[in-house]
Amino acid sequence: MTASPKTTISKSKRAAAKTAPTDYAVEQQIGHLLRRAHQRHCGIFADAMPADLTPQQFAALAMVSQLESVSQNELGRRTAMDPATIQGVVKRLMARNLLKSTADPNDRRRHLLTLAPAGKRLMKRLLPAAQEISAQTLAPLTGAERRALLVLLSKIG
Amino acid sequence: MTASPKTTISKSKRAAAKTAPTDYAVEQQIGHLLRRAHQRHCGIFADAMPADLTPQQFAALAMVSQLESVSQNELGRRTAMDPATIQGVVKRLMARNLLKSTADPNDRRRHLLTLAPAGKRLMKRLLPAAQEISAQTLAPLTGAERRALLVLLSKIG
DNA sequence: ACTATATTGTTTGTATACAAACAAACATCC
DNA sequence: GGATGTTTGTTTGTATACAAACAATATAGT
Repeated sequence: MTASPKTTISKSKRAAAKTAPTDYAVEQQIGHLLRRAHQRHCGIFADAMPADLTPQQFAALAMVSQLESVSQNELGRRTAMDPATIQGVVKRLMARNLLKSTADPNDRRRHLLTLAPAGKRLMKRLLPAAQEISAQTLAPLTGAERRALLVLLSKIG
Repeated sequence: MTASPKTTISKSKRAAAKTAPTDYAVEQQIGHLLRRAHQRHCGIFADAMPADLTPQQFAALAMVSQLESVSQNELGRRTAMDPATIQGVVKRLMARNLLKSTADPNDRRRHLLTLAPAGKRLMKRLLPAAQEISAQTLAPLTGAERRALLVLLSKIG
């Protein structure tokens, strides 16, 4: 495997024309594709969400709704936000009276978060929009492709 | 399709047990999966990148390297960053002498961005790490799955 | 009981992301 | 040539994201 450079050259014909020695196209890297897809989703979300909520704020509300009652840090873990980040999200949701916080009797460090009445009403109202947003994000794909994508993303999450 | 509720009940047995009327699980929505996958990628990037560069800074450098010379706004378009965002990224890369900016003779508004010598050297040195990062991000998948994921993400980008 | 460790929530500082509004420089079109 | 509109780059303000360091509280181990 040392000599015989017969027709083996055609492989990287125009590959390294102007780019670096190795062919590394940023636009085709997994990181860039993930970032772009996520950006598109956020754009769809901003357009289709009636209330003035960010995707993260909505996720936090939806998770509290599912769990009935959670501590702030656990809410962060469930929604993939670190303590410093979830802190701000919760603060803004409480300022809007969508979340309520009560002291945990068993642990003086924790506040238990619950949906405030306005939060409950809002979530009920927003569910259809949320489903529409997911559908719209996946709209370019066929049914089989959508299922495949969700599975693949779960594996690398 | 009106009566005959024989065994048709089993479908949403425990689905709407505590959650809202419709079953909407945040963790399985496309937006959340995209966000989580992107977060994991950024974590891998931070660990495996020798230089102190963010993924966006690296993408900008790599794109300038590919194009030889670009305006700031076009660099932003190519790397999917809006004008306000690319502005800060470029500013920081110039402060580190990785990018160089020269006035465009044909358009007094534009600055043409080029890799500074240190930027060229750095990019050459970092290419293997960048490839390792992409590989590591896709590590949980088989070869076929990796190709499929890249295609699917391209479609919804 | 008491020390070592872990967890909860906060603060600070840096870096995206993007809407909105802006001045300066081009481009078009009538 | 001049009004109209567009493009380039900037600034301001808000919202993630996360590292790092911190005080208060719990829990474990011995």
